[in-house]
Amino acid sequence: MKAKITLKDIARELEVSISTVSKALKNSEEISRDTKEKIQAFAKLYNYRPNNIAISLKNKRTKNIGVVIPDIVHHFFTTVIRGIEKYANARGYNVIVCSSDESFDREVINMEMLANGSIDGFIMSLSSETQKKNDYNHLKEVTEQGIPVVLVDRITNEIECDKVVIDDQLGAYMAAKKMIDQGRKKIGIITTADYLSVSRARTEGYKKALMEHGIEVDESRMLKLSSMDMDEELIKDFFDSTDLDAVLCVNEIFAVFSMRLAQKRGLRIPEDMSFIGFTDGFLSQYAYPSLTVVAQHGQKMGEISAQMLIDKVESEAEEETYQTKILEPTLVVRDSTIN
Amino acid sequence: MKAKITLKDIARELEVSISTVSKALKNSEEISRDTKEKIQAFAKLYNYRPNNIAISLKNKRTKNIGVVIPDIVHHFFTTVIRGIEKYANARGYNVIVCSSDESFDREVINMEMLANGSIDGFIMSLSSETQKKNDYNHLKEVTEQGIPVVLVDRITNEIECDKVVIDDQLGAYMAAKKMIDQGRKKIGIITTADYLSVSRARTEGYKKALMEHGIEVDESRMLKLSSMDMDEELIKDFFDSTDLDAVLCVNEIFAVFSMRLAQKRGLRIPEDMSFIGFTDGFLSQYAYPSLTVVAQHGQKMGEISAQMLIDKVESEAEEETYQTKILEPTLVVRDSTIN
DNA sequence: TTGTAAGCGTTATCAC
DNA sequence: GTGATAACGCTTACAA
Repeated sequence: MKAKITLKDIARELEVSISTVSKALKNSEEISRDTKEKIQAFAKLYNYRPNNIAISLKNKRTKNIGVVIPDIVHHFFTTVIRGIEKYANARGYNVIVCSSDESFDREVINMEMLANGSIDGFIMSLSSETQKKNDYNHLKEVTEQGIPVVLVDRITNEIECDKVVIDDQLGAYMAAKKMIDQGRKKIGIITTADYLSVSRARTEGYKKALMEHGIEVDESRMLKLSSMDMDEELIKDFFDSTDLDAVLCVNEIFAVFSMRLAQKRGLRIPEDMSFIGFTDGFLSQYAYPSLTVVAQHGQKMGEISAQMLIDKVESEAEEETYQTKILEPTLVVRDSTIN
Repeated sequence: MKAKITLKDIARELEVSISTVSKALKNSEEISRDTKEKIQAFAKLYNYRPNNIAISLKNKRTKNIGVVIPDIVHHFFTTVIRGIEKYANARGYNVIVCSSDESFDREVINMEMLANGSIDGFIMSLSSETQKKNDYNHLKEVTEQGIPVVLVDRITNEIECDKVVIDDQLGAYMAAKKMIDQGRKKIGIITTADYLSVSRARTEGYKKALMEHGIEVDESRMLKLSSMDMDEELIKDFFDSTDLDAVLCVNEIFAVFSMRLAQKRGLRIPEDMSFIGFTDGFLSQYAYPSLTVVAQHGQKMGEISAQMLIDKVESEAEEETYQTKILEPTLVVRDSTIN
């Protein structure tokens, strides 16, 4: 086992001082050609690599960014992480991923853990519990310490920081409009509790589309599921008690699951009932029929967040200007709606 | 903006020495009750938190573990990460995730980046390119430096280290046997190139089951797709040219995709053709019909890897004993096979 | 051209 | 009971 070699080791072996070694390896003009060559050769031979931790301590920069998301096992967040990682790595940053598991406490713990020097900034998406409690003190503390934060997707107005979202309302609007344009009149929505910022926005967009097209918004056509429960009975009841010819779902799991229940009761998709979901994941792609969705461009969101964060981290300027980047969703038309 | 407070700051404010502060905050016996209380109160008031980086430098322990996987946007790996994260966090470790994107170069770069002090150990799953090249020098270097490595799922015999896998061969065997037991005689397999350790093992298991039950292994019933291409034509040709009543697929995407193609040509599933895939993800669960799969227990694998890694990291012992943990897969029976 | 020393924030050893 | 000092590995201003 050949342990990592340090500047000190090189200095000792070559009988020069540590600073000479340091400078030589940085190709400093100060050092003579001879010495530099000797030191560089030695360093190369022994595969010297500077210790990141020491550099971090010195520079007060870790080149790590902390990502706190509600759930890793979720296609959308996964694409966000991929975008973050891609961009961050290209700029020499590492990504520390922590999942809050939709829990407020875990979100707080993870942030505190990382905020003590481990990272230069945060990219995060709020846990549902946090949005429900509406308690953002952990975020406030972090920003007050001067640690930059970028909120993605699940955001809040309570915190001043950079934000990246897609226009969820527009997405739902586009989806509902699509259905209306295809002659659907009895359009339902399957959504989650209102405290989730994105579901709220999507429900708004849905309502807006109906209203603008002279369709009455009927509460009985709106089913609210508690988060990810996938309560089969509730959906069945919904289908039993409601006359629908189209359903908008706030995520792809709701959509694919409901499609199946619809099929089981003999409905043809899209002829009898058309479906649109959110999140352009594998499920939508490979469902049968394939699902028309509002694509959220998670990877793009990740890249942009990472860019905003790193720019802020590296900017000397002490300006307190924050921006909110709103991306346009895209409708990906597949077989669950008429083309 | 209230910047982070350090021991030095506290010492200055309270007019004591840094070491007194350090000891007081550790509740050392050496320090008088009075001083301790004063210091602790002050620290609490100003929300003192020790700087992780400084501690890392001192202890030569980062409490970070590096995870290098081929792809984050992949349900199986995602569950592995979740398991790692869960276990690691519980033991006070953070998880730095890097995706190699199935690329050898990115795998090498990421490992080098992390190996310079950022992490205490690695958990990794080899990229397909690495398995293809069969080049593991980057792993050798890391282990020679004394950094513990745990390989998960996509492993190699070239490296001596702890390993965690499921018994892929057994999984495929169980799946094929299930089909045989249900009277299927013409069982095909859709797999990937042989250099992927898991696909190879699964193909072996498939063959073994056939042979043990007196069914001839027919190369024409074995389709090899190049990784994740999802080449529709190839699968169609396969179905055209081969007479099959059951198909085993080495992942859920292959399975769900082929099921669709089969359905499109009028085959009933499972009556005319039954399907079994690998990976118990959302796709399998929500496909129509739902897919019978070999569950790989990714989360469990993640937890075990993390446990093995952290145990090794924290063990003083310099013993060079490595173990390979082989988990048993489980067959999750759904509607794509007869019950 | 090379070396010394201070400092990043912490802990541990040893002296007072 | 308290504090000075060295050390972790590196950078850099300042001496020599």
